[in-house]
Amino acid sequence: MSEFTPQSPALQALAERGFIDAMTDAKAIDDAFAAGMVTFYVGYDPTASSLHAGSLTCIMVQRLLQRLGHKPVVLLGGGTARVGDPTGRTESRKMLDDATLSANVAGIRRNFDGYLHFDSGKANDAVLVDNADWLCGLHYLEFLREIGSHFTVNRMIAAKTYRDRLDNEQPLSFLEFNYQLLQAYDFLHLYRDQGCTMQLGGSDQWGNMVAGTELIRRVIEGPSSAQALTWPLLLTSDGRKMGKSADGAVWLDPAQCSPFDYYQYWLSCHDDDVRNHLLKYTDVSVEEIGELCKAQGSALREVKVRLAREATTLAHGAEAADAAVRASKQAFGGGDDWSAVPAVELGISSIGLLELVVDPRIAAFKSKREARARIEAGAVKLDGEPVKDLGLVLEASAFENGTVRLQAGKKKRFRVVLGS
RNA sequence: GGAUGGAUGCCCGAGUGGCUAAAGGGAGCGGACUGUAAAUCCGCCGCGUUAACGCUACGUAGGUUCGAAUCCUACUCCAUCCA
Repeated sequence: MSEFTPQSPALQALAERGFIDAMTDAKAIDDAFAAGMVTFYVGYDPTASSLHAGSLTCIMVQRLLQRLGHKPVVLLGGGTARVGDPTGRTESRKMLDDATLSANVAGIRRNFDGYLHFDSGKANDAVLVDNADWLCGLHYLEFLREIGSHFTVNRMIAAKTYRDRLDNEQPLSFLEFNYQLLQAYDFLHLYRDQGCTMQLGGSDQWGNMVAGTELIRRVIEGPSSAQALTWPLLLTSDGRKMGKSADGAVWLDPAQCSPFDYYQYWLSCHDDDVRNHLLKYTDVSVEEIGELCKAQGSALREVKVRLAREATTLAHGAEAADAAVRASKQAFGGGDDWSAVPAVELGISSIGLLELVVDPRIAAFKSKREARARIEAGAVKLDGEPVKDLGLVLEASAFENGTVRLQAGKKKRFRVVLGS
């Protein structure tokens, strides 16, 4: 593969932006992309009601390929989530109940709105499927006969995923052991049902993905062209997983992570991640990214603004992104116009400073004990003024419109609205 | 089934009867510096209180003791070895 130079725009783009780790057959993949529209899929786990920034790599790959004329299939693992992927895990994942799963599937569908087109009438419109639709109706004996006969346990337990568990004498339930078969079956199903010939995913999925291509090769009469391509799973340069902030996951759902906070997440990334993030999480051309990243020192801040604006636009739209840019400049640049900073409406007309800062809607600090220490250290400002009086009580009448600008620590900014 | 070792705070890891809310490191948080970056320095880092006070905490459940993370008993899980 090292000698290989992609000819197709799609594979070139993936390579340029750092989306390639391993491929089943680079030449075949390149040829397929060059020959016309390729239908490809990426699987997502519906373990929460929204995806977070950690899934963004998957989404952006799908977006990139769709923009180049290929057809994305978004596979939600509503069925496999009932089994649990043991990949990279030392213990069993807890199972989710049916009601939660279907709610999650609905929530995740909305995450894709800004990234893929589903109903535009074009041939390469994205398709969203839930493997619960075909897995839940499987008949055990038929499945064993049609699919199970193509797998050997010898081969399966050699896979790293399972090997690790067995080597460590960690329990591996039969249920989990079946995960690979189900994922392979997904690919086969999509191959037959959607003409889907390619599966993409993070490098940790390699084993499961190859299982799919092999299954197809055995089951399909004649030459089949099922391929798999993975991208490297990368941590941010300070070793964190993508999509995690100090407060937890950076959700794509604006109700769970405001556009302002989303923007802040990207803006405050590490210098060394800027280039990589621009390549992977924005539509900015490779050439322009090259230009932008010539910036040195504090000029890099403007590049981060660009990155954060682009990323926020994709997730929440241009309007929300612009508002986030404005709000950030005001809130962090010392301005008074915080109108775009997220507001927290308390619904009461007076509150103690300690209670305020610990309120779950603000959660600037974990406990009153900690809040006290931080306030005494000068971490809290109201309307720009440091406040160290632990006993301070805020009254709605003391502020214009009952609204006060709260800064807590380096990153947290709120407009607190008092009044009932 | 048998033998031995182990289970400590977000993670790693000291600690073998009181001075231990528990060394040290990492992560995290706050402050200074700065570019809302990195590095560095200072501080915090179980919860609640005005407090040197109270509560909760060292796998689980009991017990011994004035007093236990530290001793005893049972149980659970893990590691290594034997069958």
